[in-house]
Amino acid sequence: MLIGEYIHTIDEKNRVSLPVKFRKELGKKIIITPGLDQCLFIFTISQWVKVSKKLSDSDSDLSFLKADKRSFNRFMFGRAAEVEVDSIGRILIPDFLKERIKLGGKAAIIGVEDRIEIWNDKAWTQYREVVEKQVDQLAEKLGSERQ
Amino acid sequence: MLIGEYIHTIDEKNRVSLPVKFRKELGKKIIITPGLDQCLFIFTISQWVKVSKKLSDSDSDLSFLKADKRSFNRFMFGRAAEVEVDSIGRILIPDFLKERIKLGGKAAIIGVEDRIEIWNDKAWTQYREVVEKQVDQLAEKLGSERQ
DNA sequence: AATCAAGTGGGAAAAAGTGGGAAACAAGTG
DNA sequence: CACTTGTTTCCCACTTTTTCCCACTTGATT
Repeated sequence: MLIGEYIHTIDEKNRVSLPVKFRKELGKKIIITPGLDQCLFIFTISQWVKVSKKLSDSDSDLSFLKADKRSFNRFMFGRAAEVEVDSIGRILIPDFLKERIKLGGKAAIIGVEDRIEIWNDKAWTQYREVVEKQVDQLAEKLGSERQ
Repeated sequence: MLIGEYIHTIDEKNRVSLPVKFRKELGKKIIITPGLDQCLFIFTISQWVKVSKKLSDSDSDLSFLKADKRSFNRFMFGRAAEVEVDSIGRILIPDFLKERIKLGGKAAIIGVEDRIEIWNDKAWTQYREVVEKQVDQLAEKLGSERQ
């Protein structure tokens, strides 16, 4: 299972070290795609196969209109890239994906169960803070309902 | 069952000794996550598997299509860490979790039935005092109602 | 007082992450 | 076609962090 948060440098050649804890599970080749909420998704090949099958299966429970689905799939497939992990565990972020999420000097690399996400580190901090407030509020709400 | 309160030092390398009484039950690897009320939760691996299955409710694969699911999973998995217990019973608190609960020189380690909690020792003292006052008030209230 | 167990601290070795040079490759140009 | 220019890939080396191991301290026990 992919869990945890790491802040790594993205260097002048667009390279980023994958955290050691992720390397074994990810293997030597990965799929990197634009993600939702201003981040990139990284899947293992096998996970990608699963995901893409579900996305392209017209009988799936995706209640998308066809046109929407086409657009979404173009977004997911058309801008996906297969990337090799180099001998010391780094990957190369394609330019068009880097620009999409405005990757700068530091990237946040997040394990989310069966995928990894890459964020601009500041965007991640912001996002996290917003979500954490929501979680606190939710917890408080639940707490007050109980009394 | 995990019970009791211990105050241990967190050293310059972010290490904390697990109380001997907890070690056997926790095993060699644990999962540490942000908890509620400014503390960290520590689970055994098997406990974590149970908890995470319940919370992430199994649809998987395409769960990233739903916004609230994404934020929840990022919070749940992205801020968890698998940690090894070293040969003399210490664990390493990841930086991002240490900062989250403002862990300083001393940590309170609390056994709570099937998990452990880690608190900033002062935060723990405060929290406990508040709860104890409530208990006193509750007791008084109960007492006066009887008369 | 000696012994033992639990907790704490710190040095040295190993691993992880980062940066950059040179070879290989590709593309454009006279 | 040879040459220049620019990009990509591969590899090496440096720095920082993490891990491993040993030793000290404290307090309880005999």
